[in-house]
Amino acid sequence: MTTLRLHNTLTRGKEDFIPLDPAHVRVYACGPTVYDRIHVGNARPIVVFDVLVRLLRRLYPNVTYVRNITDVDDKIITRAAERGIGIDRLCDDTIECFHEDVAALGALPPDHEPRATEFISDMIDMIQTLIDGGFAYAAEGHVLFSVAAMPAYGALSGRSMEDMIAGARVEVAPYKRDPADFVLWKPSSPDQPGWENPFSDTPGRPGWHIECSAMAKHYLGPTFDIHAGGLDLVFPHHENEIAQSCCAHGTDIMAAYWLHNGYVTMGEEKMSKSVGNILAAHEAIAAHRGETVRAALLAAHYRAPVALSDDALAEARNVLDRLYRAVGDVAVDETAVDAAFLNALADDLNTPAAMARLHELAGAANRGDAGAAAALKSSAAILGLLEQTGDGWARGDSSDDGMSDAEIDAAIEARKQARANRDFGAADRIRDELAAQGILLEDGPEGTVWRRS
RNA sequence: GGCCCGAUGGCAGAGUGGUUAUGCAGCGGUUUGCAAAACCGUGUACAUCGGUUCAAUUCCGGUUCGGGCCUCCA
Repeated sequence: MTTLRLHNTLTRGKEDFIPLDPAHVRVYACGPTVYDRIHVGNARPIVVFDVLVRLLRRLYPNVTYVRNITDVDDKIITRAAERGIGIDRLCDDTIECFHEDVAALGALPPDHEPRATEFISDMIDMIQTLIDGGFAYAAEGHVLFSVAAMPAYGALSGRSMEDMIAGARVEVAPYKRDPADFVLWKPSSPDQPGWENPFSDTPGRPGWHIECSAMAKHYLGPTFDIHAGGLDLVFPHHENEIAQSCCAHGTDIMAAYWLHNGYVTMGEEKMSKSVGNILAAHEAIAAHRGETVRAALLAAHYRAPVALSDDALAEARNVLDRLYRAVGDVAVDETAVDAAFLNALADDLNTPAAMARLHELAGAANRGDAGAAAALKSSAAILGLLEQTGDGWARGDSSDDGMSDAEIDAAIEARKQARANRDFGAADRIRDELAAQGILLEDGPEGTVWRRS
């Protein structure tokens, strides 16, 4: 059987993946905070860890994948107020858009997609457990996690308490015992969402990190196999999740393997909402199609930075054109998945090497190897690519204003007559007219096929 | 200030202690009414300075440059 190797942020090295329970592999990935539509930087973990889960399902009989939605957060409160709409309305609308975007990117739905607000009581119970165990304390209506109570704090991000104190840029709230202590629960004013709680007489709401700990525990248990997210979540989010979960559950680990994807960049810089250099996922999808965006995101190794420039998206389009031409309309056959492809992917999700293998298979298919075409189609499915027919891809979205498929077919038929009469002037005129409409013709031994440019 | 990551040919991007992926672009050819596609062939690379080694792009150290985290962030 193929051995999966994964880079583990905990150890900063590649390790053989050994499931805690081979009969049930459990994966948690941090999902969006739904105050705004996602940008292509947010789309990267969605796509990358979708590939991971597809690969795990290929290798193991039973995989549970949880990706949460965070629908309680100060940014949500702020945004709803700015737009003059209710928080529920903002969250529901944003979630609907999120589902559209990830579907267009070819990401399969997770097995569970819990909303944080459905788990407030779990969070409260967990916070109470932490207080009872001496890992957390109440102060001025807040409940804070005490990092001093956890000697291993900082292991994931590789920073010692001394480092954090030395480099502290955090404004230290006066009620914190230690500058690195972080909020588990905080008070809400009457105009903020709040829940009754045992920590104070007034309503409050959870801090940022506790929702993932509570939802992961509920669906996956106190320990599970893989926890994934963007590189910018290593600290503080994942570090704090580990602290909360391990101290509340009395475990040494929260997840055995921690995976973090690199950034999408604009130029040399990280794409981020605070910098403002963002490309919204739905804009990229509208301009380039979801599958092209997906292919562009998978063109680089997931831990390396990737730039989604116009050039990069154009190249991804080029790649898909080539692969789709080679694959034609062959069907997926799970027994036909290419071994070299699978080995590349199993080596810490080396998608560029896997794509290179797809190109080799495309070459073989173009030389007439029908087995290679089936291997190409079936292997690409694990990347979530080439899921339509070659012709369907070439013809693209016929809802674009322009010529209908019937009009195009009629023009091609007229050109065929002209060519049969060796009236190449008329034939070329028809081809030029179609090209002006964005319709490109390719004459082959099987007749003329067309594609939208 | 503390900590971390990276530097590969015109571009994108893997990988390896010695045979120099893959794609795009370029060049030459086959094919085609022409074109497109496809196929065949072909050139160019491992930031820099030292060290280890029979041998380093690959290992180690310094330097330069770029990026990131330490604050919301995928």
